[in-house]
This record gives sequence, C-alpha cells and structure tokens, in this order.
Amino acid sequence: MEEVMGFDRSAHLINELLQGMEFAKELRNRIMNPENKGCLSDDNDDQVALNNSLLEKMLSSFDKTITIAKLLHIQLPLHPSESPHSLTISSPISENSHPDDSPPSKRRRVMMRKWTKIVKMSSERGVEDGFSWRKYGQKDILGAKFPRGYYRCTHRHTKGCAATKQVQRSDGDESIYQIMYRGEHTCFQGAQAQFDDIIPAQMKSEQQPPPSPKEQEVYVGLSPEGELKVESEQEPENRAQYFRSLSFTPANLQVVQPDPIESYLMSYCSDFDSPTTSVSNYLQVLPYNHIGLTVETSGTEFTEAVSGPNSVTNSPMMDDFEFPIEELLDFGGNFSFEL
DNA sequence: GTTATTTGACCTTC
DNA sequence: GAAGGTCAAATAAC
Repeated sequence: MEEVMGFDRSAHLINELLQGMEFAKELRNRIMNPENKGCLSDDNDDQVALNNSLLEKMLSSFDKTITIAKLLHIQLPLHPSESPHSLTISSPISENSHPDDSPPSKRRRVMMRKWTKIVKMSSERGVEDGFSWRKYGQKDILGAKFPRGYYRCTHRHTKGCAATKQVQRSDGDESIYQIMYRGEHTCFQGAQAQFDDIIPAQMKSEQQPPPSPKEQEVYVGLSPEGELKVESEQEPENRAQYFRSLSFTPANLQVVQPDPIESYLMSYCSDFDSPTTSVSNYLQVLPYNHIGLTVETSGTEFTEAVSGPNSVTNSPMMDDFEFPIEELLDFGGNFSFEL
C-alpha cells in the first residue's frame, strides 16, 4: 500500500493550504488592525504593496495545493486490478458495467452515489462522520478476513434518508477500516447542526447537492456538506459558490499537528454510478476534527474516467483561480482539524 | 418500553 | 449456484 507516498503528498497539500491561510490571517490582521502593524509610519503605497505581496503568496500557496492535488489524482490506478490501494476500489465491476439500455429495475442499486473512504481507527465504531447510523447487517465476504458491516442512516424510516455505508476491516492492517458510503443523506438536519460550527452563515442559505463536475479545470472550495474540495471540474456558477465558501477558516484556524500514524485518512472515492466520465478530487474536511484526502471518480468505466481529459498535466489553473479576499475576511469562526 | 444489534433467511445480480 | 446486499425476527442494552 502506497500510504507513505500518499501521505507525503497529502501532507504537502495540507501544508500549502495552511501556509496560504497563514498569509490570509496576516493580511486580515493588516487590514483589520492597521495600527498594530506600524502602518502609521508607512505610506499607503507600502501598505498596498505589502498587502498585494501577501495576496500573491496566498494565491501561490493555493496554486501549489491544486498542483499537488493533481499529482495525487495522476497517481490513481488505471484499473482496479492495478490498484496498489487494494482496499480502495472494492466496488464490484458489475455495478459499473450496466449498459445504458438496462431496464430500470436492473439499475436500482446503481443509481445511488457511492464513494469510499479508508480510515485508520482502533475500532469499527471509532469513526464519526456527523451522521447517525444503524447497523442492519453483517456478512462474511469471500476472501476477507473480517466480516463486512452494513449500516444505514438512523433516519431512514422517519425521514426517508437512503444513505448507507459499509465498513470493512482491512486484512493487512487491522486498524484500518474501509468505509464505503452509498447514497446521500436527505435527513440533513442531524448533520446540519454539527456543520453549523464550520460553515459560515452565508453558506447555510446556499446549501445544495454537490454539482456534477465537468471537465478540465481544478478548483478548491468547501462543499455544502462541509468538505473542502479540490475539484478537477466544476460548473462556473458552482465554482463561484465553492470559492466563496473557501473563506471558511483562515483567520482563526487552529492547527493540530498531524499524527500520520493515528489519524491519517486517505480516502479514495469511487462513483461508478454516474453516466458521465467526470472526475473530481476531494480534500475532505470531516466533522469531528478529521481531514482526509478523498478522490472521487465517476464514470461508467473506471479506466476511462482516470485516463480521459482529467489526467491533468498543464491546466491553466491560475487563470481560473479566483479568491474573493473580501469574503475570506468575513468569516471568523474557529475550525480545527488534524491530519 | 424503546432503541440498537445480531443473525439466519431471503433477494438480487452475475 | 455463488456472492453480496437487505430484511426482519430475536435478542441485548439502556
């Protein structure tokens, strides 16, 4: 398992984000408290130059972040059978391979959004993701040392929430659990209360299901679900939304030094259900102080999904990377996470 | 008494 | 028929 390599890049990615946020904090302090920065003795031109310099550093950090995210994406296996992350691609091919003309009844399960996360925890119940789950089954899986647990949202009957997840303990490292999520929560109230701490008020009125990504470009932003996303593709209007939401933390970010052994989360998301071939990379900020790198792919054919236009190399990210600093400065909430 | 978990049976898909 | 996924009755926990 190439966890070390993945961690290195993930750590670089996070470090770049944190560096950018430090620049943002400094810029905010300069703007909000000019008297504390000795600006009374500086002329306005110097102040503007310094602020511009900080802004350029922020943009550079986020640029690097996106580049690292792209590198992570490029390292995706071309086919499940070639995956070094043997646990990360567990979805049976049969679920991806329904032809478009399949009867609806045959595609019932396939229509649900699906993604996978790998976590290193001491117990199956050690992972909190902000939702409440009820176990409804357990099954021995062929070739697997440990049984697979089946969970569905507690609000399935009361609110009709169709979200489910499967928890599979790794054969190799018993402290690693693969969690495969299927479907999206429609019971959002439960999680909403917990996201309140990390989603700026401005975001709350804008929440909507994550859009279907398109092609070619990579963007960073916070999804309505509270996920900091590095999107390879995004509709422009949603891109604006995500960038606006990128303003969520910098001023009062609390950084918990990462412990790569205990809390590193590397997530590999597979969405085999979409008929599109789009790919998105998610840097996922989970509630409960976890952060994981999640790569979500969507497509009817996995190889096609990762080897198509999304095997990015030289996309003009800076040309498209906009950062509304005025909104960045608006948000003053606390947010802490660990790697 | 209510809610959550366990587990064998059944269903779906290939 | 095999394997994975879900249901639902029985059981446990609170």
